[in-house]
Order: sequence, then C-alpha cells, then structure tokens
Amino acid sequence: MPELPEVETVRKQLLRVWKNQPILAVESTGPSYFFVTPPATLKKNLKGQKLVTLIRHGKTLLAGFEGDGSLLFHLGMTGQFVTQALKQDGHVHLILHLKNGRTLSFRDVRKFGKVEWLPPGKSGARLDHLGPDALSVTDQELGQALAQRRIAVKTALLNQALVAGIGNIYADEALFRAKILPTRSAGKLTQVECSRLADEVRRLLAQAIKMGGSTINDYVQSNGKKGGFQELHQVYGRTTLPCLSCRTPITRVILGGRSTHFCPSCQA
DNA sequence: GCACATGTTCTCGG
DNA sequence: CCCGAGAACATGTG
Repeated sequence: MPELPEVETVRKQLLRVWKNQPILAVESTGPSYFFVTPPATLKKNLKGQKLVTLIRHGKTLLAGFEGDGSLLFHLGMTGQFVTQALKQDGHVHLILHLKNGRTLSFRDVRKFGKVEWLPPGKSGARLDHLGPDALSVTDQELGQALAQRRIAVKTALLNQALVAGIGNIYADEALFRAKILPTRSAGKLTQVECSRLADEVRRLLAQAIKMGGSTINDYVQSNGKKGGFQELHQVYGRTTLPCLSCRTPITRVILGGRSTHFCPSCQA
C-alpha cells in the first residue's frame, strides 16, 4: 500500500530512533516463507550491526551498516515498519531490538513485502532495474521514460523501471493535477505535457510527504499514526463524487488491472 | 459468495 | 523486444 510518500515518511521516522544504534537482537516471528532471506541468516548478519544510513529509492528502503552488507525492505501492499513493539497477532514477522532500548517491528498482513539481506557488493544490483526516483525526476527524465511508449500514460507511471515510487493513488492524483487523461498513450504526450506532469509529480509527492503520506486501510507511519494526505485526494476513491474543480462526476475505469480515477471533463 | 485492496512478477497470445 | 490481459501471491474488509 505504501508508495513513495509513505515509504519516505517511514524512512525519516525510523532514522530518528535507529541511526547509529547497534542491533542487539533479532527476532523472527512470522511464517518462514515470508522471508526472502532465511531468519537464521538475517540474525547471523545483523547482530551487532550499527546503522549508518537508511536510503530510499522509489518504494525500496536500504539500510546501510558500519560493517559490510545491507538490508533491503519493501513494504508491499500492507507492510508496516514501526518504532514500537507490537502485539503478536501472527502478522509480525521481524523484530529488531536496539541498544538504546527501542524496538523496531515489521508487520505485514498480506506478505507481499520483503526483507532481504544483501551481501557486500550486491546492494546496488537490487536497485539497478529501477528508474529515477519520482520525487526528484526531471522533466527530461520523465519525457524520456514516456517517449516511444504506446502504453497508457498511467500504466507507464506505475512501471517502476521507468520512474520509481509512484503507485496507484499518486498516479491518478498526478494525472488529475496535470490535467492529462490516464488512458492517453504515453508516447503521444507533448513536451509541455511531460513537463507539466513531471512538475505535478514532484509537487504532489513532496506535499504528501509533508502530510505523513496517505492512509486508506493499513498504512501507518512509524510512530503508529495514520497519514493525513488522504484528506487531500482529489480523484482517488472519489468515484461518482463531483470533481472538486468542475463538479463533473469522477469516473472509474480499469487500466492495466488497476482502478483508475479521473475527471472526464478536466483531463484531456 | 462477490468485489476490491497504496505492489510485483510471471505467463500467454498477439 | 513491445504490449495487453489475466492471473498469481496471501489475507482482510465491506
């Protein structure tokens, strides 16, 4: 469920309690098939590791340690990564105990998320297939990513290899703000439209980060609280409700297997 | 039971 | 190789 703004919110909050803290103990509590890396390997490599960096690219988090190797996290659809101990409800998979007494818990109901230990040198490889980070994507980069593509522009925005970090909510919201129909062929956008879209993507994501992300169902910030940006959604989840700009009912169609919301009057 | 869910990845046909 | 449709993954909610 978490897209770039939600993951960035989690990153910043985790960093506050985790930075420079060694991991004293690692507990795995979920079903073993959840883990990309077996729990025993995680424990062996993480014990005593002191966090120095926590970087994000698109929706992926990468923890860097004083020693070798790094730890990759992806929250999938329902992943939560919080700075407190959670009640054991069968969905908590990983618990990290830090030297400062704090506890980090990774919970994921649907188990689409992942936790993967990357041995030294392998850290870059997992991010190689991702396009430029959406928060700072330039007009040129987005234009290049969309050029020549005959797929719908919304489908292109969801492709992490073209631009990383945009998911179903922010794709619809960005296209509404840029006044572009989601069904338009990506390669047929004009240069002006590409620039407008890139600009709206950057501003939208930055604004959502300020609000702590969007909570629809499961997402929580690392402090356990819900995000606030869902209150500012203009099309996502507003099917049949009046467009906030022109009152035309918001339309919902399926594109690339995903719900797609837009204003048939404001977007062209 | 049915529809749907903030994600990723694969298969099958064209 | 590009593209789209559909399904799969696992679980929950309305």
